[in-house]
Amino acid sequence: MEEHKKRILLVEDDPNFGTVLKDYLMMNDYEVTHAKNGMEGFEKFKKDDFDLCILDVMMPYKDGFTLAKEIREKNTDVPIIFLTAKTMKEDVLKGYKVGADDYLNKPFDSEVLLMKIKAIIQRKATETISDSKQFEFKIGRFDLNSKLRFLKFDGGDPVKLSPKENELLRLLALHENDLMPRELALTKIWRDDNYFTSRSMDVYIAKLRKYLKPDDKVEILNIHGEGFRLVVNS
Amino acid sequence: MEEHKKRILLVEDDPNFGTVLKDYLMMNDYEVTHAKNGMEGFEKFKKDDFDLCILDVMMPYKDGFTLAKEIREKNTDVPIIFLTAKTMKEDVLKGYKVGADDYLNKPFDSEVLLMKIKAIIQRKATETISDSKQFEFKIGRFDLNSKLRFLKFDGGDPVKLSPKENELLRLLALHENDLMPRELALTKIWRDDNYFTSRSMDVYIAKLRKYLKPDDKVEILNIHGEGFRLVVNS
DNA sequence: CATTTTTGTTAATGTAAGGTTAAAAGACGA
DNA sequence: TCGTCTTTTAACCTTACATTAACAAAAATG
Repeated sequence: MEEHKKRILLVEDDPNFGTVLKDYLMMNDYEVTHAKNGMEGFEKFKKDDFDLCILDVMMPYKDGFTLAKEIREKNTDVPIIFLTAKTMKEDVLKGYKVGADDYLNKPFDSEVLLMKIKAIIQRKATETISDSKQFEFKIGRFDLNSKLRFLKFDGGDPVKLSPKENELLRLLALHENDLMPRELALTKIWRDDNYFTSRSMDVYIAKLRKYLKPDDKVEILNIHGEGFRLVVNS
Repeated sequence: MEEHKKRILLVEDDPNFGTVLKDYLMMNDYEVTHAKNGMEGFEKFKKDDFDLCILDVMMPYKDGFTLAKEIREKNTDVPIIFLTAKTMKEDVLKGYKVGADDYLNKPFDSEVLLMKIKAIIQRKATETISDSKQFEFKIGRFDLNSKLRFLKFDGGDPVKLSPKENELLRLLALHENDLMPRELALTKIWRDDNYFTSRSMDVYIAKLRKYLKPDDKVEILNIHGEGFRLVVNS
């Protein structure tokens, strides 16, 4: 049934603890890549596809949060678990802001970690058959390449999109002709849903509308109180 | 923006702690139903739709796990967070087995709880993939798309519906040719049944009748003192 | 039949959400 | 540190919505 072992990227600077944890996870049928610091962690992340990242927060050179941010830029979906020192509540909150899926206070119980890993991986598996793979869209007479972040009209000169512009347009494109709930964009892109992020999103909608003006068959409609809808009229 | 506040079922037997927590959550813009034990919790769960359940593990009459199992039988999707006593690792593991989404050791930090709630609710939101079936209705020569909130006559130009118009028409459509009790609409849509909401509903019925005028085979009949009936004559 | 209750309908009002532009604040590399 | 790009916040305006009031018409009540 199971095609391949789940791959975990473990970034932990303490060599003893790291090795023990790695062995423990491998004993439990995970394929583990162990990086000794944030730098190395990011290098390894770029080289491979992982099903889960476990990041220590406190590390020399590059801490877990910075690493998480870099990882998130490459991949918005991969689950991240932070290992934080006990009592460091700030770390926990900061972790969630960066888009963590969970955290564990050190020292933690290994069985609990295992449960969390299982729960998270299973959860992600049921989530939309990774829309993460889709980066190129045809939107009316436009071509959106959301990996390189540009938008071309009629194959002409590409317009550069900022990260947020890009992600928002991509989300809209993924839901073409359908509702793209406000909440979805806010939680996925802004990672927070409040008055200000919501207004910020409206600003970006205005920007996108400007970009899309050249093709009058393409428009972004609002569904009051729900979200937006990218429609391509024929 | 406010689509509607997220609803939380809080089941906690300690009256002091429960009340404080409830108030805290309400201050943070959640709608909270507080049950004092497992029994009551299940009763309340059956009566309403919740976006999240927070269950204390240790409770008289019916503990959190048993309650969670019952809830899972009714609803496989609603997120559950357990509140467990510190150090009770067994509880944590058991919780995950019952299908918990997360747990918190008591005493916990309220901000952390808030983050977890946010994270879990938004996670569920992204999982919920649109099953368009539930949202599309044929009413005589009309097509109602209650997800995108529009009503089309003979495939012509769609008329936009407001949220209340939409929900009301959808409820009527779900009961096509049958009685749609006043009380049902008021409790489901207005979440309150009093003179004013009732009058408000009448106003919406008038609006819907206007929209439906183009097809003289479609009408909304009143059943005095009972409710309304959407009929499609052949 | 007179009276009360419920419903039909239109219009007015107040509030919230969204559209848009510009300025302020952050982020980041040179 | 400066300049540039990006994002957020502010401001102002428009539109969308829901509620309430007001008055008319049916339906029930007795």
